[in-house]
Amino acid sequence: MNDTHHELPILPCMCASFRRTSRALTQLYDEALRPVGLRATQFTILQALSLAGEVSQGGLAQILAMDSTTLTRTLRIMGREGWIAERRGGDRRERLLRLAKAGRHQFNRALPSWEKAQAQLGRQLGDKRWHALMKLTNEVTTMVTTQGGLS
Amino acid sequence: MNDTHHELPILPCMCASFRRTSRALTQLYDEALRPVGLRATQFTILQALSLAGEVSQGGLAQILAMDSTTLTRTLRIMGREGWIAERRGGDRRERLLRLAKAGRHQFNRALPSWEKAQAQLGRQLGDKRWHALMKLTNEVTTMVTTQGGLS
DNA sequence: CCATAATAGATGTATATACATCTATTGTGG
DNA sequence: CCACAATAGATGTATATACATCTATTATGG
Repeated sequence: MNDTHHELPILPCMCASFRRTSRALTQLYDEALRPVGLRATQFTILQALSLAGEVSQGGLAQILAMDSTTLTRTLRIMGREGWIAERRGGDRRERLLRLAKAGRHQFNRALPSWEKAQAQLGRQLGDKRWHALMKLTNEVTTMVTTQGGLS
Repeated sequence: MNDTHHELPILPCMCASFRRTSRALTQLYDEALRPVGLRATQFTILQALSLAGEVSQGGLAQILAMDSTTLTRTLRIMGREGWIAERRGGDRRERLLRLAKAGRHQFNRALPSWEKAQAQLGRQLGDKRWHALMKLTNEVTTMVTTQGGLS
């Protein structure tokens, strides 16, 4: 047993605290999804498309509170795998994205692993804290993106 | 006013939810720290070193729940700026890190901007949610890093 | 003491992420 | 209709992040 098991220090910075938890969670979900050949971030995009149907790249970026140009390359990677289909919109600057058949298949294939990670975490947290966290994280995102950002 | 102001959809995935909030918060803090020439992530490292004193690279990684090899390059960047000092430990594989004088100066210079971001967010959230979030994020990190990971 | 296992970082590689800037397209005022 | 502003993405660049693998060092069993 390693004696250098320091207590996890509390970081006074909300941003640092969130980033740290995100890293921990990402490792948990990545590990769960690794056998399926997906990263947590990629699973998230498949799930978002599954829920949203057809959306523009900018629309997807807004859903994920992420810079839309970041998606250019992420989507290129997932496009290589044949998971994402796209077409030009009426506004021909837009790329309208949706799950391709292979993407829906990959998403369904990954669902059990994702649910296992969710359930494990849910058991440890309990319903109360789980729902509190879901609510609070969404409130913070809404606050920050509607006030700070340019909507 | 743009009519495509979709409500922020709730992401059912805890990992996705945390990552999204982290992105939003990072943008808020990055913007606050930009005039000082620091990124939120770099501020976090300065702050962690300020709080922890001298620590090994691995120790710092544990504090931040991050892979220790990730720090190799991040610290190299900050070392270039003269913010981080290091020396070999008794165990000569270890790099013992601490704030250099320029690092402490830069940290102090950044503190007001950081406090402004913290305060703005704190006002919007209110004490109750602020403290709930701090507590919950730390609990999740502890859970995930002690159970899932290899401590 | 020595062979071998374990550990701390360094390096190669891939993805995630944002911002500044550029291009193509669309909207708008005259 | 046309000049010009605004918008959607694409591209260049820099950092953040993890994992697999490698090297140097330390610990350990015999």
